[in-house]
Amino acid sequence: MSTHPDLLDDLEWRGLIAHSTDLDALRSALAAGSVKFYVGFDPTAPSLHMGNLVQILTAKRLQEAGLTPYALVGGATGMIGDPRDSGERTLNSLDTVQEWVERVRRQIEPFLSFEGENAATMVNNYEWTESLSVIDFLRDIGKHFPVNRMLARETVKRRLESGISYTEFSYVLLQSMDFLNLYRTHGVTLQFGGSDQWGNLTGGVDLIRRADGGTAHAFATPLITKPDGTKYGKTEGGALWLDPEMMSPYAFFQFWLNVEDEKVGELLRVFTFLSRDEIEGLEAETSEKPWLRAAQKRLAEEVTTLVHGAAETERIKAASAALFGSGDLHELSGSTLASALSEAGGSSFSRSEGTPDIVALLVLAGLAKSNGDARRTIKEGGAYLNNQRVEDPEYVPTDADFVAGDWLVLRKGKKNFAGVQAV
RNA sequence: GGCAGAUUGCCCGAGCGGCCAAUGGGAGCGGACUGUAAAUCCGUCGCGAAAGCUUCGAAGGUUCGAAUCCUUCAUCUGCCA
Repeated sequence: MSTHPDLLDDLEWRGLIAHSTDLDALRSALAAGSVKFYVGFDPTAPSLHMGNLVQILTAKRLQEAGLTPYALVGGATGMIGDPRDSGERTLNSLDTVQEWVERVRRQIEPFLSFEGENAATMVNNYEWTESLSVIDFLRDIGKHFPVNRMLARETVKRRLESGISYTEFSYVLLQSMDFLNLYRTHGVTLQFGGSDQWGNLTGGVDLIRRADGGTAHAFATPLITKPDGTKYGKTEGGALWLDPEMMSPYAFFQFWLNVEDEKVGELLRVFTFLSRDEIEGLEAETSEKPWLRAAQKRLAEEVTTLVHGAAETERIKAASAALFGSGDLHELSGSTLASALSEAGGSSFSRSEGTPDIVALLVLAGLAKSNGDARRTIKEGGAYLNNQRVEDPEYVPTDADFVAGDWLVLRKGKKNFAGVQAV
């Protein structure tokens, strides 16, 4: 299968290549024929998040351009732990790692095609490390890693002060071995990953050269940061998870919809498959008519569709329109409202126990983390029932407050909605 | 193995026997302004309606009273073997 000639130009335009080995060499390799690549995901949590999505979508771009993907889940590397700045990781049990491997695998699969000429393959590095003996590992792999060079790596240097175990220090050997193994068994010659993986990526390229005299390529995608340079993709709830159980699709959509004007262009390039013309058009619209937030709307729609599907995205859009619309909530149809509120996050109380007061409702709905927090919100003027500010902490909703029969629409601040249903 | 130092709330970081639920900054949250944006300004930021209760690595102890003193333990850092 031939490779689309503009692939690298497109990746560069999207800002997806933060570091790379010789790009011209890669360009020649792509022109010469089919290239197989791999990208790895370590199971460090039950779900992948926004940072991993960059890799998943990049893999999809490469496959669509004609390259053959090997998506690797780190059943072995996940047992060891990639060194990170925040300090030594806690080791997870084999059971935990294996469960997360399965979850991660299922999250990646929908993004790739497992059919056709350049069908994707899922691999797990546990397969080739499980039975590897320490002697073989040290002789065949370890011999190619000069410790002085390992110590010079940025991630290691930063950890030398705070401490690093031999386990994490060795991580790069495992990941490099993965690349060598895929190179030998499947002819994989390209690896990419996040820019924090750069040292591990070049480790593999070097190993292939040292061990087999082979040529391989690597590039790193950029870390998505906020305008102030800190990590992007953190919300009140923590990371921006892809798993709908860990982050509701509604909250996921809202995250993208609320992106700063300054970032929206960059995010459209990285996280959507819109064409250059479309993205540049949206950027122009953002600078001319920012109040329309056309770019943010499109971004939220595109990314949510990629991750959660078109049907779910439509439901969320309807829910957002209902909740953020200027109309009276009482005029909305019961089904529209009920589905909007269940998208936004709903909870319920039993009618037989009586209607709780506003403080209890805010806590019940998850909008306040304690009674004191709820009272504080009310005092600050941030509590709303059916879009009407509530100022009395003792207020108990009356029959007239129920919308669509049995729903109460609670809001904290400007944009945190939750529904509570009487059952 | 020896010596020295460190461990404070989400993060950084003051406090060094009572005035400490604990200065300050950041993050977060609410309000104003807007466009469900940014910047800015204001407020808030352990639990509890309150009385009060539980916090300053862990466990004990001294004291009328401890985050602050003592003992042991754990972890980390540096120096010496």
